[in-house]
Amino acid sequence: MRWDEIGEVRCSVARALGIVGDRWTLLVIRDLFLGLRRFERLQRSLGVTRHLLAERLEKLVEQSVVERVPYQEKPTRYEYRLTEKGIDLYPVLLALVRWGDRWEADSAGPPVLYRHKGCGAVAMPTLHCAQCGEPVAARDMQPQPQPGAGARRWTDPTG
Amino acid sequence: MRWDEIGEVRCSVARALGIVGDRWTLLVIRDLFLGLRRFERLQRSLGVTRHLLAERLEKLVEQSVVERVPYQEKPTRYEYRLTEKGIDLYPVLLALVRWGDRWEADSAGPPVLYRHKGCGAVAMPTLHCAQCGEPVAARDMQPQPQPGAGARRWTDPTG
DNA sequence: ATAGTCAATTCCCTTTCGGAACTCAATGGG
DNA sequence: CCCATTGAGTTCCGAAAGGGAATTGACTAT
Repeated sequence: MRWDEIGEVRCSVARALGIVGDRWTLLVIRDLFLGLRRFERLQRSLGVTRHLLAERLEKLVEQSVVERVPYQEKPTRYEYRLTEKGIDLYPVLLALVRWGDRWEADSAGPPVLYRHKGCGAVAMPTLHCAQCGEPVAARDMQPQPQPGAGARRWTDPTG
Repeated sequence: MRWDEIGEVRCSVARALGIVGDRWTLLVIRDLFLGLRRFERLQRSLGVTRHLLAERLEKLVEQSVVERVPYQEKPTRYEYRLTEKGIDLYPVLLALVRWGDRWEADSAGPPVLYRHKGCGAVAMPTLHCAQCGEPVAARDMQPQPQPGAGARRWTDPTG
């Protein structure tokens, strides 16, 4: 199977990665979350080639993750902004931050801390059951393949 | 900047992606979470080339995300299992599932549902503040760069 | 003896990446 | 006017990575 067919698989992880799973793409999105919007700034921040950045942005625009909006005329210049679909990637980014903080931080500790505006706490958000509110880990969840999902046997990999 | 230098950047997203940000890698990890452990099965499930699978697994073993354990002798055969570091990627996978379910599901709905063993609820876990327990979205969190983080100005991209 | 299993590895050709230079429209300074 | 600069790309080319298929090697089952 080629990578460009990955979005056709009936699996939400595969489909999500078909859109944001290319190299650099999630870093572009990280920078957009950090408030960078212009091509030039993104390119300098990431150090990626202009060519690749242009291509990634174009794909994200096609997929409605990002929108390209003019911010001046004569000459018309465009900037890139996250759409609602793009903003909804926040949990993905935050999950990566959490993992990177835990397993790859250097001795100086995490480079960025996160403060919850609601209560003021400085701590990474964690996954909780939407129903009962308890924190959940991998072993607490039981996946249930639906009809037509190409039924795969489930063996608990965490046990 | 080349992709293979991305892990050296002082950013947890970049470091995480340096390890699991290659094409196919998170799909390999998805399959490991689904209980697949053997090379042959992974290859058939993913449809990726054997060459690439071998390479990705080797890198994951190097990074201690996966361990290669013998499951028989004569001839010695190995299988691949998630380590604690690997299992800790669950929130990343789940965040991708949630996003894929929401934005890329077809008319038949999500291919897999998740049941919380604790309370029996069938629902995707969501991000909550670890302190106060309230659900959080992108706009609820304020990132605070720490000293030496290459101070970047923060503009709220969701506003 | 022959076929099959499993985990790779090798070959070869195509696609993608990385680095640098170039384009185009407009603006600012001398 | 002439020249340099800015911003957002585009073009070009050699290098690296990916994909498809066949092969290897150590066994096991029939």
